[in-house]
Amino acid sequence: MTDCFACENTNCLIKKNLKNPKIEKYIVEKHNIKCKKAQQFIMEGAPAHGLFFVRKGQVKVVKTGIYGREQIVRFAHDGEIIGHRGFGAGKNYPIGALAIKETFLCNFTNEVMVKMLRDVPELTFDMMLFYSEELNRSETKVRKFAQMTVREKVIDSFLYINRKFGQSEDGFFNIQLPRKDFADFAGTTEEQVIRIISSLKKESLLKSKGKKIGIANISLLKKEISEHNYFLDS
Amino acid sequence: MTDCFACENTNCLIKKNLKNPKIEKYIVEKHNIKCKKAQQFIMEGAPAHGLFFVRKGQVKVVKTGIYGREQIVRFAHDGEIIGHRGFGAGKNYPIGALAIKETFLCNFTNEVMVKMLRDVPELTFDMMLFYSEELNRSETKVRKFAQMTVREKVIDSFLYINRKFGQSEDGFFNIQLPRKDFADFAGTTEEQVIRIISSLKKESLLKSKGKKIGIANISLLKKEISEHNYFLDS
DNA sequence: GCTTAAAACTGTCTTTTAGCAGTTTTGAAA
DNA sequence: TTTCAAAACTGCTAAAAGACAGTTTTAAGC
Repeated sequence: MTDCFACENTNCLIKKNLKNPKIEKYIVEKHNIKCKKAQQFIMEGAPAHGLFFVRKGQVKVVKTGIYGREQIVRFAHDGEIIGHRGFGAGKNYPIGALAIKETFLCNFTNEVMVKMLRDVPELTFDMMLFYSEELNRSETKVRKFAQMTVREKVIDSFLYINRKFGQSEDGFFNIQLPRKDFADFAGTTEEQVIRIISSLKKESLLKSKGKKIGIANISLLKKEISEHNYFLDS
Repeated sequence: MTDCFACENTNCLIKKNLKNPKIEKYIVEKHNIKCKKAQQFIMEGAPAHGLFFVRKGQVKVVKTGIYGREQIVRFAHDGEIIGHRGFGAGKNYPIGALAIKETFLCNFTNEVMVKMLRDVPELTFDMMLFYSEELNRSETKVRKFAQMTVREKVIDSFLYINRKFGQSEDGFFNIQLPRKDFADFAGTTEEQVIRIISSLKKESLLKSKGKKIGIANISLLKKEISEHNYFLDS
């Protein structure tokens, strides 16, 4: 079993609370899971069997929407929590989750998790703040979806991907996503994404080569949406 | 000062935790506030000075959006929390809040609130679950905004208002909102809301008289959006 | 019961976006 | 290197939604 003490994900809430000796008897209950590329490890609607932490990898969180359309709720990578909403309210996961590339996960069952939270209030407090931040992000996203044009939403998605995963030296994102995924994340169609990519290329704000996409001029791209959107930060 | 022990809001998280004697020294620090109709008690962007609970009344939570458009984030009434996002992440309120009619509020400063949470882990746990549910609702709303038509979003808003505030004997909602507010909540324009109201009246799904709106046929109205939206519940 | 400003409503026009039907390109596997 | 299915792309059309300019109705105060 992987050792939390040796783990490098300092943003992980478990890692942050390791100094508390009470936590030790719970982390030995942790399960390690390895997912291949494209493998789904949370099924939407299935009974919740606990919380996942991404030890290393890339994950997308999806939700089946209206007319069977897929909505990508968020992306996650090292140290982040997945499946935190199968917790509390319902007994079933409201979302699905799948690995974008080979991913290593840590899993705690709901029982272990609840016991741990009851026993380590600092962890509960951190979890509460985590939810609070997620809520912030989500409500900002509601506003974006309610008010941005498709072009703005797509640009915003690129900026999000860039903030989250960054670009490598060749100037392309450190994550490979098909156009359809950008559409499902931005809340539009594949065709619109394609059209917007090509017009952004013409304006030298974006670069792309095959599947790969990268930002060519970040400040100008930000300006495209910041003109009228002063404080959108999620 | 109003007495939490005499309060009837059983859904209030403070009320739920009154059995814990540790909480008593914090609830004496509570402030009572009375708001007139249309009075704003949280300013968007202002430094957060604590958490509010609605003791009695009706509140709308708003956020200034793109091009100065207003987005109504949610409505709240007796027992509900307001301003919980000035907590944790930022020091400023990301939202504004104002009374729809005369409203009585309970207010705890951030310092008192944090001390209370540190001292009463059960309250922190409840707060965590509260945030989790809010997150659920918010993410469902993202999906709605991404995928529903304007007509569906407006109908969905009426159903939400009905679930939350109900109708009185005369068959109209127990809350009076101008068309503009429905538009700001549903993420569309006033004109669209008006058009949709009038077509829903023709179809005998809705009734309205002046400002007042009510649902005439709830099951048929639900059917209008449930056809393709199996599990939208927020 | 008048008066009047605000809110509700209506018709028309324009823009935006989605959907469809195809063609071209890409990149992985034989 | 060739093959071929999937992904990316393009042009066209229809539908949805927003914006504008006005008219009508409402309800609150005199």
